[in-house]
Amino acid sequence: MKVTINDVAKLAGVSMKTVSRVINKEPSVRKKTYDLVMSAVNELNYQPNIAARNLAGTSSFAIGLVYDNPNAYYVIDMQNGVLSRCKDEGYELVIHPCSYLDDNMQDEFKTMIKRSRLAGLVLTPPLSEQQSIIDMLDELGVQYVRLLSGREGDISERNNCILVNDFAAAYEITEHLISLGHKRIAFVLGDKEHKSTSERLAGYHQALKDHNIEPCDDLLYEGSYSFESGVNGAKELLKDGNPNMITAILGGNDEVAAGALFAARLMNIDIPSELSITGFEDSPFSRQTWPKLTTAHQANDVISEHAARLLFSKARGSRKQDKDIKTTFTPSIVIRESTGPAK
Amino acid sequence: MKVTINDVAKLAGVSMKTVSRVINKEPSVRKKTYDLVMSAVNELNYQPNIAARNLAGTSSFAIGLVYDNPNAYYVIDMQNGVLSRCKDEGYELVIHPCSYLDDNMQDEFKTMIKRSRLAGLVLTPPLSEQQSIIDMLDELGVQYVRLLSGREGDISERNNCILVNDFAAAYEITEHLISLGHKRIAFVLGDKEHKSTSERLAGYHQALKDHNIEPCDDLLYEGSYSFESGVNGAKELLKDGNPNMITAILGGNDEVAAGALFAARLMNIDIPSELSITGFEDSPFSRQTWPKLTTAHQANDVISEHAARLLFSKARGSRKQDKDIKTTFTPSIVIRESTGPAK
DNA sequence: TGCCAGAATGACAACGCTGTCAATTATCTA
DNA sequence: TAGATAATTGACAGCGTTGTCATTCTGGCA
Repeated sequence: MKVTINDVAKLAGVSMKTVSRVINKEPSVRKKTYDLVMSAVNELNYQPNIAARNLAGTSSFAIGLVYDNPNAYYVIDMQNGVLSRCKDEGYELVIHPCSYLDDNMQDEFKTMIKRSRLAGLVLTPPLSEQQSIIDMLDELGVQYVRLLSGREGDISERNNCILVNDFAAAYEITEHLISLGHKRIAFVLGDKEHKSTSERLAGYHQALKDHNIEPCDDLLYEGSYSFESGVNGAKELLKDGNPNMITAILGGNDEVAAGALFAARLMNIDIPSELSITGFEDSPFSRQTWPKLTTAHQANDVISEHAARLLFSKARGSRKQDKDIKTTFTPSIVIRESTGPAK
Repeated sequence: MKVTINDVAKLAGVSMKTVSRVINKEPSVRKKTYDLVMSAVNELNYQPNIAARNLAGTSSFAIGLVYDNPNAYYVIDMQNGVLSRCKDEGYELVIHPCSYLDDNMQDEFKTMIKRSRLAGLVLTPPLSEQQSIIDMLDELGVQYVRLLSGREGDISERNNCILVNDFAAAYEITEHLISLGHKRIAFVLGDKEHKSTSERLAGYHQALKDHNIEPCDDLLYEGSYSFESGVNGAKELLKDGNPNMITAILGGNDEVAAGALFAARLMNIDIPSELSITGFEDSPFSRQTWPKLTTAHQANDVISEHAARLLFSKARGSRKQDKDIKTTFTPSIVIRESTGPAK
């Protein structure tokens, strides 16, 4: 019934170890031997047993994806990106959602790592930004790659980081609005614990500055990355008697923007003739709102796939950075119907 | 550094095997011995090595979740439900998205099973409905639990099925619309390969019949479970010159309903005064549309948690069905703002 | 008290693979 | 062509558990 490495070795007329070398793509196996083994592998339809590999080897054949993010679209994209790489490499993916507010999260996390002996971890924001987590992983000697909001050359230890340039994205979005004649541009910010929030804010400020527009704190709403926050933020910013004459709102992400859109509708404000709204990320539902959202496209599946690439390359201990791995991503603006000329 | 079962045994002054018995909750361990071992476990913070357990034991400590569903909310809920159970049981979850249209999906699937020696599988629709998959799993001798659309007593082999009563949900939704005075009720159907589509259609038909309303094929649009399909379906059904006088549309699910809402807006049709729209599932974005959707609440995380429960109980070989496991779920209607009296 | 069934525990060999290091073969140099 | 070096290959011992089966306790009963 079940085919083991020994069966393959016997059929190919080589030692078990040589088969092991072949399936692990180790160097110094003669081409002829390689082919011999491979045909035996195919004939028997041999599948190496992951548990045995994990047990015998120094590192395991599984990596973990750790996230604390309520956004389903984001998580699914992350998973799929990492998964596609895992499949190519013959690894398993252990998913680990967790709440970084939870006190024993860190312990639980540690337990998981010890149990599964993961080859490495992909960390997404905001966990990837937590120093205590990073310290723990360093102490445990676990490989990891961090997905971070930041600009090129931002981080000293950037050789295990994948950066998303939210600064540039926000700059570009803001500039787009300015070019449409907007001057009173509000911003419903995401969770302030997220680095992306401060990066996006910085990009927004820089764009205003470069175009000689005075920033104003009254135009900022400190919210979170949720639909509700978008609703509340927009209501607050647009409420009667607000002297700000807001003509555009940047949503912290697409969900927030969708919430703002929702609030605008409640208040009978027409988009985009009376108010322009923008998002970030270009998640599917930025195309499902009415009108569709102008946003900054961020290919999360591609990004996470590169994170996995980087992790594998590190795990293999390759000195030189693999040329195919891109470590900085800059979202680019997608103009749809939620933005228009300032009234 | 790493604590093994031997360290625990030494500290507790018992054999390795006894420790194994304790951590596996096997019977016939004296209370005193049990406590002794447990305190050693705690003192050393011992974590059994999953790989070794998988290798040595007859079945592994991981289950798989297989899905082919583009709906991120659905998938995340499924994952979280199963995951919460896995955590309690000390199992790992291997996620396996796949496309059931893909030709070599089945092979790939088989490969995964052989590699990981999974203790069992949770199958979601539409894969859970495919006989060829079921046959393969039976042949491979793999435990599985199917999530299926169906009514109580529907399926002979229902001891490894969790049923969602889409018939009842559709009946209730349709009846709600009828009670509001609607008579010309259209239905944008989901993928016809999904059993849920035919079940929902049957529930709709039954409700019409019970209220003496003649069904009419012109009111049906054969679409798929996507936003776009909702848009196209509604456009088609509502287009100028359509003599059907439609006053309400059932969306195949919330996405479809959101699409229909979108289309109505494009056509300047007011919801709900001119047209009522409903969804299924009560996914988060049924609360993010404008107006919010009337839909049928379906707790996918609870459902999938029960699927996992059932799987574990089967894997343990318990004869009698665990009393805590619910195997039939009936979604219940949630009335929001997208439905109103027929004009 | 002595004997015995049954409960509790232990010894030891797998599980299927990889790491280490030794043995063999091929290739190159003078 | 001998000798030396490098490239291949193989033997074997683990990796940390659990399954099997043998052994040692218990407590109950005559």
